[in-house]
Amino acid sequence: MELSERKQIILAAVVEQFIETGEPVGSKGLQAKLGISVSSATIRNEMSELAEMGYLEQPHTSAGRVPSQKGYRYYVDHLMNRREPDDYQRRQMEADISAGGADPQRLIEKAGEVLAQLTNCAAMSTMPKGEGIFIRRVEVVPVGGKTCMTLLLTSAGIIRSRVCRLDFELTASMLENFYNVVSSALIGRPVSEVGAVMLQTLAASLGSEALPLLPLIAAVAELARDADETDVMLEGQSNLLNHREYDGKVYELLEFLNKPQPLSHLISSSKNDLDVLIGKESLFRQLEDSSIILARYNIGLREGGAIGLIGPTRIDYARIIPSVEYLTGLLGKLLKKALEE
Amino acid sequence: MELSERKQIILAAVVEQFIETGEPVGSKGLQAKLGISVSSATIRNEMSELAEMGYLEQPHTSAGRVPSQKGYRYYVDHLMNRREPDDYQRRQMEADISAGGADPQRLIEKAGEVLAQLTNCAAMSTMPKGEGIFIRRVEVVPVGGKTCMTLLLTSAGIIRSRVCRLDFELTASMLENFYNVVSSALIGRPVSEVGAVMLQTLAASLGSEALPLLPLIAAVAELARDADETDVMLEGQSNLLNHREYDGKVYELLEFLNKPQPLSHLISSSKNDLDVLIGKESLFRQLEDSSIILARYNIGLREGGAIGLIGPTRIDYARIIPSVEYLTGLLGKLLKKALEE
DNA sequence: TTTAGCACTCAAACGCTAAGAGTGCTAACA
DNA sequence: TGTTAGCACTCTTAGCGTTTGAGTGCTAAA
Repeated sequence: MELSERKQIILAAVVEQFIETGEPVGSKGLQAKLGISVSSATIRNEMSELAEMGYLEQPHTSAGRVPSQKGYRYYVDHLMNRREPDDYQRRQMEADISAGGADPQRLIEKAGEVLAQLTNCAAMSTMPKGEGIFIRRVEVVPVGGKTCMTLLLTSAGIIRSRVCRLDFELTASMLENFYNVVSSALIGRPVSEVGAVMLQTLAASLGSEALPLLPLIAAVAELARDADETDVMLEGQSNLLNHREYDGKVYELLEFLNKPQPLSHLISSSKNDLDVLIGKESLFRQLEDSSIILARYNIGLREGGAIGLIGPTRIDYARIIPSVEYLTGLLGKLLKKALEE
Repeated sequence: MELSERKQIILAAVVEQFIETGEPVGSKGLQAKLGISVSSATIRNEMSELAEMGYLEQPHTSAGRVPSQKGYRYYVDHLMNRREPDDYQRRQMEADISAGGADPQRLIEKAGEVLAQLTNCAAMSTMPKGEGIFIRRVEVVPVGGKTCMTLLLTSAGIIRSRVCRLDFELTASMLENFYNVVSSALIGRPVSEVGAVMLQTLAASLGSEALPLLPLIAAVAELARDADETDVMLEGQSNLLNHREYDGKVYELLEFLNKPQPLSHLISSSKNDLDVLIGKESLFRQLEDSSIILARYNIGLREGGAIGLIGPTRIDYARIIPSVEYLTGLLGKLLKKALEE
């Protein structure tokens, strides 16, 4: 798929102009924009060919051209002139993220907020996930009578808790027994390993006392499963209302974003450091007018989670992609400091 | 402010008709709706008087009448014919709320979801708050090196956690010392009491070891403050997009709802079992086209939190108010079961 | 290969008219 | 005195033809 140099220049200009104004761009306007010494008719011919090749589209006969999905793709892959965030912006990001203190959950949430605000789009972020996350602590706190609360703390700083009801009152010795077994069996183990098999072993080593404590074991298992789930935090949804390309379609999109499964599927299905999904590339009908920029962060050498954003396909890729990349680095650095120092 | 019986009937009919259709209602339509044997001209006269008295408004000369804020108020206070949820709906609500298990946080969140879905509006809910909530447990978990994680668990089942960094490595004996002092000083105390004074006492009883542990103490204090804060969970924001009265104004409203302070202020400023704020009654400019229905739930005899909803002033008060009331009772019952059995 | 010129297309804006819903007033009526 | 029929008047909304203007595609000449 080779494009002549002039075609590349023109395609880039169309994409950038359209991103800037949101209006279809015509040959005359382009001629003015480009310093290039070539007539509008020539540009017209080139654009016509680009349209034939599928890089540009026409809303209707007498309108200008608009980049197609393929056009955006080519732009992002080959033409885009990255605009890195400057020193001031970097410092600003760091300050905003750190504002909530060193708590990991907070940091990640803040990163999403910053991204949303930076881009005027919806942003998402997930907690760290994967093999490197292990169980740091399990607690059972009686809260009166037959009820108790189970807590699970992971090495990523995730806390999960659940109320659990038993058929009897928990005695101190039972609790101790449970602690000993659970601690030796679970602590230090990767969260993702806590499955049905491990729980059977656990129940076995609890011996005769296993049966009554089963609800507790089940609760811990649920907590582990919960902690292992990628749950996606969403920020700045209302920003999407500002984009006129979504007029009348916002509701459908927001409904879609508020279901947890599709987003988390999207996130876990991409393993690259940075992914840009344009329009239908995401394979979700509800996102066919949207682009997604998704980046993973690492904590030290360990794999972390992801942050990303969702906006109209007409998005300022050249500015935003570098910012997202910078943010992942920053977030990884701050998380490492918070968790491992 | 006495209204003749006929005026009352007419006002109620106008309100109900407008709530149903969203169109300004005219004298002729009303005549058909009411079985009443009276001509449209008479109705016209009555409506004209109601308009003069401030209960109705006219969008423009040649349109029908629309209830004013005062009109809604009178309707809700005197005319409304409550429609209680039937058995099926009650069972449905109970099933939906309980679906997530017995965890208090979950229950409350679910109650919000149910409310949002039930009303096609945005719903909010808050955790229990007040004097009755005390500290159940404080934990410090070393997570490697000089970093540790502080946990605070309240009697309402709220968990707060934060990462805390020290200037040195925590030894077992220091930890034990800290535990002993903190446990005896804080556990069983109301969350709201943990202020600066108490912390000074605490620091004093830690003796010579106080200074290096100060960050820990501060962290616990922060957690307590955090747990005492009414933080508002919001559900079903996108439902608001379905109401045409918000066309073009949704963004402002959503922005407003996503700031935590105003909502929590709204909630804490009303202490009744049930509050209905219509239009400007809420005193927030951003809510002048909205109504708020806010209800408190109790856990047993103790005061709990609140659930509520935000929607256009044109809302089906007669159906929704009873549902909200039923929901608070239900939620209180389920929470009590989860926390105190 | 490039460019100027020109006819052609189509959406958006504009102005006008007609329709329809609803009011307010007046005068008659019970 | 309260109620009603009748009617003129108001104002919005929808529909329709026209105009405008941006932009294209084609052709012929440089």
